[in-house]
Amino acid sequence: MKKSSELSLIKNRDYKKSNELINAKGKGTILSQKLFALGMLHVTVDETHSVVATIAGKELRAAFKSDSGSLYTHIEEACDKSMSSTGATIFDWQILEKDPDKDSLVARQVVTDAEFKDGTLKLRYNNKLTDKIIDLKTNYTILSLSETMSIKSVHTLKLHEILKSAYDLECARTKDNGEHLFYFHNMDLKLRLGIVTARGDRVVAKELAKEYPDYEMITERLNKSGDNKYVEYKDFNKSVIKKAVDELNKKTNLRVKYEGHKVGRLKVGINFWVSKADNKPTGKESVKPVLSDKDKDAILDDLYEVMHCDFKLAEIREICKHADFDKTKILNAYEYMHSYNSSIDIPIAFMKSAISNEYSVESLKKITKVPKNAFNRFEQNTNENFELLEKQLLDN
DNA sequence: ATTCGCGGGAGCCTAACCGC
DNA sequence: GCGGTTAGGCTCCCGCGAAT
Repeated sequence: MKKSSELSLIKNRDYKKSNELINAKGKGTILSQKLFALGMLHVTVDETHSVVATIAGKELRAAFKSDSGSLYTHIEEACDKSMSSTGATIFDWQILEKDPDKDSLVARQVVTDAEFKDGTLKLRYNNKLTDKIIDLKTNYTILSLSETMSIKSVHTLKLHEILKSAYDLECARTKDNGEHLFYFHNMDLKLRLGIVTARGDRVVAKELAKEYPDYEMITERLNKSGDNKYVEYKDFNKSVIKKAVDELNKKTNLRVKYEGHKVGRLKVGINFWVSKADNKPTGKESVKPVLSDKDKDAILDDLYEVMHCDFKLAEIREICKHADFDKTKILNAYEYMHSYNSSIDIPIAFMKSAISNEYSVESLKKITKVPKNAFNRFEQNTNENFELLEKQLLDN
């Protein structure tokens, strides 16, 4: 077992999440997902081989942009097992895992223990999932903490994880960073998003354990039992997919287009075309929008989430003014600063200079071959792993 | 003619928020 | 802490146009 000091591996704004956790069909609230992301910043392993995540109160506050006292009450309630019946606590985060012995799916509770004391939150994760949470070598997706924290809807959060994990994998497999197409059956998506659950239906659980589940059959069964949600495609599209894709395009680095996938006249699934928003300036983007004070505040808030460990709010405001509130420029410079190998005397001066010269991690790579902290970088796997990953990915 | 997608919108219910 | 308001998740209905 590794020592705890080696396990606190994420110091920057990105965190890893195993694709098994991402693609597990199960329920999770927006709070549990965000707490998971934050928890990844300080992780240890205890004597029972369970992962323990520690989150300081001030991190919670900054991350959830809350100044009122209600946040703590909120988190206390979320950690209260006695309230679990309402379906609103972090203990209600469950994933479905393939049980190798029984040829079926078993539900696992992800967080088994939570303690909120002296302003610090401690989460203990199911020790059966330890190898899916820390020390990930393969089959994981790098997610941006700031992106995760800025997302409002749980559907967007899950869809982002699903599409990013699929996209990164496909990019690495094909060595093509362009646009890729992914197809999901409506029922598959609803299950992955946690909108519908298999509940106690053994037939459904057994079907889902198959390599190519018959989603039509599952849909029919859930329609009969009344457990299906958004029965009509248009409602699913309007209330879930459209909203999530809009938010995703607005707040994350992914660019997503989609269309219903027709069989006959019925739209039984969805095709997603996914690409990455590049820093390549296009003609459209070079026309600078006029920012209102509200826009500026929003940018300031977003940047504070990312940069509050290194800068005070006033300093971030100064940097914003220097960069004319160009968020991309500032983030590039910030990444550059974190990847810079030598020590930095005056961070704010360094940032301003980096912004003026439009330095980024890319420009640093040209100088130093191996940047210490690579952002948004998908680690290359061996070919053998790829075959395995591909199989898991294309199980639809 | 029928069936479906789609946009718009109403309505119900619950959770979250806010002022006191 | 309480009560009123607002927001979000979900379902249903309407009218139009397109596909079958």
